[in-house]
Amino acid sequence: MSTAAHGAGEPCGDGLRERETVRTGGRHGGESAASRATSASTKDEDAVEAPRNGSDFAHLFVFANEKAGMKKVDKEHVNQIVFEMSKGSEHFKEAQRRDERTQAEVRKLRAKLATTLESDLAPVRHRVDAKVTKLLRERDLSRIYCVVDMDCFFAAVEMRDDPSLAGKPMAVGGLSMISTTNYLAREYGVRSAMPGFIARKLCPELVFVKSNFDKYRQASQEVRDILKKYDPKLHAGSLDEAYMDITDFVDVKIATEQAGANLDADAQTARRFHVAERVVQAMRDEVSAHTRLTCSAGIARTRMLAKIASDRNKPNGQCVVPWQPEKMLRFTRELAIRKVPGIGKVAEKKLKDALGVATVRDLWDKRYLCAHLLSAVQADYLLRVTLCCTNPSVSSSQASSSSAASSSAAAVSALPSAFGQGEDNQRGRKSIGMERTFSQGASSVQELFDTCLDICARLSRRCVEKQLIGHCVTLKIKKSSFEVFTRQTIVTNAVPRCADGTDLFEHARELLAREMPCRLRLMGIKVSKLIDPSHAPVKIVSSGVLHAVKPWMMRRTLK
DNA sequence: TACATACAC
DNA sequence: AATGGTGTATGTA
Repeated sequence: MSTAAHGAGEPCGDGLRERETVRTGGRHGGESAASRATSASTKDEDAVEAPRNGSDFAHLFVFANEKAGMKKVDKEHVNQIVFEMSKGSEHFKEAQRRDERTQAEVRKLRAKLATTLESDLAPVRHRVDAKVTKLLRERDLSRIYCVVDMDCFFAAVEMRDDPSLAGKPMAVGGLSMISTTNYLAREYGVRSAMPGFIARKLCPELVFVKSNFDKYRQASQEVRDILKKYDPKLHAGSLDEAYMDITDFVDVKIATEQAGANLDADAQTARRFHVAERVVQAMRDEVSAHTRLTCSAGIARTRMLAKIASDRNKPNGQCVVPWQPEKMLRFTRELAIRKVPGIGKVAEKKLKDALGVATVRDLWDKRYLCAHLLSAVQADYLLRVTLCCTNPSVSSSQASSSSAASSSAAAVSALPSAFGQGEDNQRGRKSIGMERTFSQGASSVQELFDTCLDICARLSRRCVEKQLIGHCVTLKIKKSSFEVFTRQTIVTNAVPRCADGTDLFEHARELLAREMPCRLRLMGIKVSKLIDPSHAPVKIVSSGVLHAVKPWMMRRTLK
């Protein structure tokens, strides 16, 4: 393990040099044409307006990001179409406003950086170095993880069940939003999270299929049943993903198959990895034989690396991250930071534009600056990433759902156990909510309260089914301008206590009334601060016919 | 505690 | 014409 510490490299240059690097750091160092073009405040400071094209705005869209099967797409063309179809829309304007806010954050970070002195970094160095030592000492590489990710899951299920789709570019979803596409569609730049009407522009012959979640759940369960044989405690991150610890399976296989030669630690690990590779291949073969769906997998000594590797040889492939600490580290350091779970487009932009950090190697080289400029939680997480210390510290061997991703110290350690292990087990859940986008126009006061009641009723039914009640009610609204607000309140008696949602609606109505009048495109209700329902049994009140909003409910509307 | 953001799938 | 739904975590005030 100590080799890893050395493999990690020497602390790089001093703070001043780092600062210089940032300032002169290539094209990410300067304000982009897009930022100038969209920033009212700085507009007239520019004598020349840079020419604008779709690519200048690509960063506004999540789906502009690299995705499996899209290597050879003509990005310029895609960006241009997306831009043409989007510009001027309310959605686009909101995206620009958000972007402007992150630019402001970047400027703040740069300003802080500019006033950072060598003397500021000295104590940081000490702290970080100590932390590195501690992390490496505690690092647990004793397990072998595997992340299985179904290929184009929803699209694959639909194609399996409808042979007429073969050979055609197709998307699951509708004209407003696409949830998945097959690889043929990806060649046109059409992918998940892209609105369907833009996708159709990119690929006029694109076939749309409505989503059938029941089918996907069923298929997902079939896959899971197979995977469980390899890790009974597997952790289903979502319908199309599973986090597994295959150590035990591999060790049993080795014990039964191979004579127990006396091997040193490294040779043993090498053998385990070798077996793991075959085991995972067999497992994937079994999945495709039984479900006619293919999947890809990643194998590594950390969950995070297994997750990243699962994407590498898509579709229908697998990737092993070398087990040798130095090689593992090299793999890690070469990663673009955007590949790191938890670093999305905003964090990527901040790190790149403010600190000149583009890869995990940069993250390591500038770890002192990160520790100085970023929040403690984020700096800690990033440091762990650079050292491959993202495994849960005290085994208990439970994955924490989405938290291979968010995995700050808190998330990496213990979280809920049984997740996806049955309907009834809701332990560990923090909130439950429901939201709905209405296709424009629903804006009369009456309609909005009707909608609110309806959402409350449906949500309450789910809560009652799952035996969930809580003390915090949150109203979420998205205006026609795509701006989002939330309003919340703590209630003394946990809700909902009846399946028709009337008590939940009492509170939601109050929150909504305060925001009236307004034009909305989305409304959502969430119940959080959940409590153990056994302390306050939920009385199931038969809901009967949902009644319309009565005039008395509108009491407070006109203020 | 309230709210806004970011992120994942 | 037209840009989702569900849940978690974090930062800030």
